Amino acid sequence: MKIQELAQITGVPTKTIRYYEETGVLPAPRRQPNGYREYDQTDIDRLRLVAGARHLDLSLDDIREILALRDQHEAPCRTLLDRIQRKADEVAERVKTLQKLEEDLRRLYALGLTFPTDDVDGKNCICHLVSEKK
Amino acid sequence: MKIQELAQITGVPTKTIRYYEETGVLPAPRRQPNGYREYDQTDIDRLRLVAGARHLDLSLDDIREILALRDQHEAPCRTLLDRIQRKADEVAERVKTLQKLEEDLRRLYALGLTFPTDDVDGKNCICHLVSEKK
DNA sequence: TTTGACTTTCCAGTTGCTGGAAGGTTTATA
DNA sequence: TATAAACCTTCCAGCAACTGGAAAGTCAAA
Repeated sequence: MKIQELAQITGVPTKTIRYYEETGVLPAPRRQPNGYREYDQTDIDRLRLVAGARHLDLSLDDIREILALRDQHEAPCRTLLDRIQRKADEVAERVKTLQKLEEDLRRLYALGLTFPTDDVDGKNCICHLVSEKK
Repeated sequence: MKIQELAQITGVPTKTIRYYEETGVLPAPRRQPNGYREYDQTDIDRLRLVAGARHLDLSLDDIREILALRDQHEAPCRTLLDRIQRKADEVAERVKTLQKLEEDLRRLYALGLTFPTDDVDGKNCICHLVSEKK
């Protein structure tokens, strides 16, 4: 099958498929006589794994590593589970940070509402609230 | 004062200060006879506002706009408040997405633990769980 | 005088794509 | 048969907000 069909089956844009090839996530496929890329079921499976792992926000580096294991006929399960757990921890951390950020933003907004919105140089400008002080 | 001092006062690396200048967030400062950048209190104030806004994860585009208002002696309060509110909403959205992602990751991890970690081609490999199916 | 801590500019890399140009191929239709 | 639409190819550039490093100039102290 040609690249567009692979793209439709997997939901991954052709641009991205070529990019994955270029960066070693996918192997260079066979070419048709006219130079077009030719894919098969193996490529579908591999790309699905990549897309699934990306959906879990694993990095392409992680994915390359996992695929390399698989290509050496070693089960990447342990590594994959490790990455999943690590990613979950990262995400949890990020959520905490963002929740704190949202809180800050809401608080600042509420405080800003109590200010006049037309005095630039006065102490009442919200800029003073935003300026970081160490 | 020289760039390093400004960096220490504001906590913004010299690299970043030059970058802000290059991208129009900060104006080009006066130069000492030897070509070194020369900063004063105005620059401290401005950079503090930038750093504060960045701390709230506002984009440099937003910040440029806010500073432009201030430079025209208009109070950027209204605009700034708008951006803060919008950003808060964005962050809330992002938190939701990430919480769902973490949930997925934890669930997948738990499920993966029940699998053997050594059969590559068998149906039991966690890869099957990760592969996206449409 | 030489060492070390500054400063300057410029270029490249980060992450994971995405858009577009310029050109070749294939397929469908008029 | 002409031609237009829809593919395909490669290559280059851009996104956001920096960060690192090279090469070279400046300055203060020992």
